[in-house]
Order: sequence, then structure tokens, then C-alpha cells
Amino acid sequence: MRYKAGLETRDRILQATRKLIASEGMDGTTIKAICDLAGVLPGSFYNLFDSKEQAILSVVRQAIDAVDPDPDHRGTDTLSDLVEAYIKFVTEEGDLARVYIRLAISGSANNPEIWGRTMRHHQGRVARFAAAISREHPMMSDAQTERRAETLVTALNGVTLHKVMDPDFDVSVHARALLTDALAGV
Amino acid sequence: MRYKAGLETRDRILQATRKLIASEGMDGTTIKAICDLAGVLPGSFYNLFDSKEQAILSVVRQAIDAVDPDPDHRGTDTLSDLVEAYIKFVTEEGDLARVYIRLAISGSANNPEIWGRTMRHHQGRVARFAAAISREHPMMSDAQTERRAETLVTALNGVTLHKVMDPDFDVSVHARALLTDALAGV
DNA sequence: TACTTATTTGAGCATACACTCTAATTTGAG
DNA sequence: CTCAAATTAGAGTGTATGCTCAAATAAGTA
Repeated sequence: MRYKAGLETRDRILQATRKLIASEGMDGTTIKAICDLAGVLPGSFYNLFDSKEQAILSVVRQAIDAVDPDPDHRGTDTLSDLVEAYIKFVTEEGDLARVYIRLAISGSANNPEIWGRTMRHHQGRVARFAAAISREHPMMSDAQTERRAETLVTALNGVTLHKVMDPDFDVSVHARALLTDALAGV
Repeated sequence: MRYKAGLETRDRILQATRKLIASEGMDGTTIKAICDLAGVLPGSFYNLFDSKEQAILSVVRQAIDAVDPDPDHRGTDTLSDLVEAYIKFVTEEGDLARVYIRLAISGSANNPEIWGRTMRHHQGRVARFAAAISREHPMMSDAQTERRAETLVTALNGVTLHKVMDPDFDVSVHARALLTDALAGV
């Protein structure tokens, strides 16, 4: 892959793959469907990707990266910033959010690569939430901070899970409620 | 299906299907795998079930029913009872919990039957949670009650989602924390 | 322009899938 | 015991899947 045409084709294939994973799931996404949607023939697909799994993994990487809008980890975000960023991700990047949730189940079950990646991502996310909580509540014990962060991140994923099922579900209301509740008893 | 042998075979097939959906997902569950695990040949399977989908739907029904341990809806459960029952379900019925979570994604996406069933179940569950909250906090507005119930149910599903990914995840700690937080600010 | 390398074409392959069919066996009521 | 009905056996069908390959075309470089 060195010419411009190849890069453009690669992009179209990834877009098609993303859309299909979001709507059909990882198993339900076929090479034929990807190629049809991308306007490409199987030969072209396999000129650019070694396998269907490789293309899926690329999309998975995109989804995981998209959850964390500030990978630099500058450490200045408030907890509210983190929650708002997640709300924005879920509402504005619907396809990627669907991919992200499908990851946790379809993907992680039998694919160690995806499972490891997802778990590491989750831990990093919990750590960032914990750091934000710690900044805003310096007196809280580390264990408490960690636990609250993990509960919140997990609960937020539940909100996303439901949004994936029900497009009318109001993510922002429930996500903000979780944020409020999480710190109400402090 | 009228003889005893048929009923036993049917049971073995459903057990096998449940295990396989839990570990491989709905799409990943094949007739051959079901038959191997149940010790049955395809002919027997199709003597008892019209299709693979019918067998899966039977398991889905089991999973949905298992979430609600008191279908009589006597209306005397406290919110804590409901949360504890859910914790018990998730920790003791691991396979069914996995099926239940997979439902929300793999199943509901393109199967209207499963989607409708799942949504109706969810609404019923939210209603029961709302009723319990209302009993314990009679002054709270209906809208508030409903919203808090929905946030809690959704968040609990997030906890289950994570448990499905990480077997070491402590469901009870986080589920109880959500319960506490949900009513902390009242 | 000439030539190398990337890209595209599209038929084709092996495999796995859900499902069917007929014949054999087992069941249990009368 | 008899016999019709239920159950099982297991080879077989058509189709869809992931993927390959040799030939044709397009893109960039000197």
C-alpha cells in the first residue's frame, strides 16, 4: 500500500466495516457486505488487509481511541469533563459507541487480543476517573476513590448499552444523574 | 414430542444451547456444536425444534424469566430486595446472565421478536424498581421515581456487562454501591 | 516514454453452515 | 403382544462464507 488510491480504498473499507459492525455485529459482518458497501471486490480487500479479523481490529482500535478524547492524559480534567466527553462520544459517534459496546461481549469472549486491549483500556479509564475524583476530593481514601471510579465507569457503560438498544434513550440525563449520585454521599 | 425420551432430549439440547450461547454468543452457536454437546444428531434436533432460532428463543425466555425471581409481582419487595435478587442472579446463574447481556446486543439488533421481548422486560423491571422507590420515598415525584429507577436498572446492567467480561469483578460491591448512591441525594 | 510496482478484477476453491430425508429403532397404550 | 406413533440415525443438499490467484489495469518514477 503506497499509492494514494490504495489509501482511499483502505479508508472506504474501514468506514464500511465500522458501519456494518455497528449494525450487524462482528460475526454478522461479512467480507461480501464490506466489499459491496465499500464498492470494492474481494481481491482489493485482501490486497489491503490480511484477513477480515485485521480489518475488524482496526475498527476496534478506532472505537477504543474515540472513547478517550484526550489521550495525552494531561490530568486536568474534572470528573464532569470526563462524563460530558463520554456523553458526547455516545451521542455523536453512535456507530463507534455501538462497536465499543459490542466489543465487550462478542469480541472479548473468545478473542484474547481484543479482550486484553479492552481490559487495559478499561483500567486506564478507571484510573483517569479515579484521578479526577481524587483531585476534587483529596481526603477520600485511594480504595474509595478507585471503587467509586470503577462503579461510575461501569454504570456509564450500562447507559451506553441501553442506548444501543433504544435510540430514544436519553444518555445525558442518566449519565449526569450517575455523576451526581456518585458524589452525593461523600 | 410426547414420549419421555423426547422431553429428556429436549432438555439436554436446551442446556447445551444455553452453555453455548453464554460462551460463544448467538451467532457463534452452531447446530453441530449443540448436537455434539447434547449427544444428539441433527435429525433429533429438528424433530424437536423447528429451527436453531426457536431453540435460542427458548433459552432467551429462560434468561429473561430468571432475572425476575418473583413474577407474581406481589409488590412488597424493597429496593434492596430487588438489587440483592439481581446480584444473586448474576453471581449464581452466570450462564443465564451472559445470555441476558448478549440479548441486549447481538439479539436485539436485528431480531424484532427478541428486541420487543427485551424492551418489554426492561420496562417491567423499571416499573418494579420505581414502585419500590415510591414505597420507600412517598414524597418523591413520579417523574423522579421513574428516572431514578431507570438509571439504576441501566447501571446494574452495566455491572453485569462488566462481570461478563471479567469474572473476578465483584458484582455485589458495585451493585450495592449503586443502590446506596441512588438514594444518597434524596 | 519506458518500466516497475501497486492496485483492481472476478472467477473459483474449500469449508462450514442450517436444514432435510428416509430408513431404522424405540416407546408405550390397548 | 401388537402396532401406530415418536424418536433417532446419519448421509446428503444447497448456500454462504473467508479467502486465493492469475491476469488486466492504473499509478508513479527516471
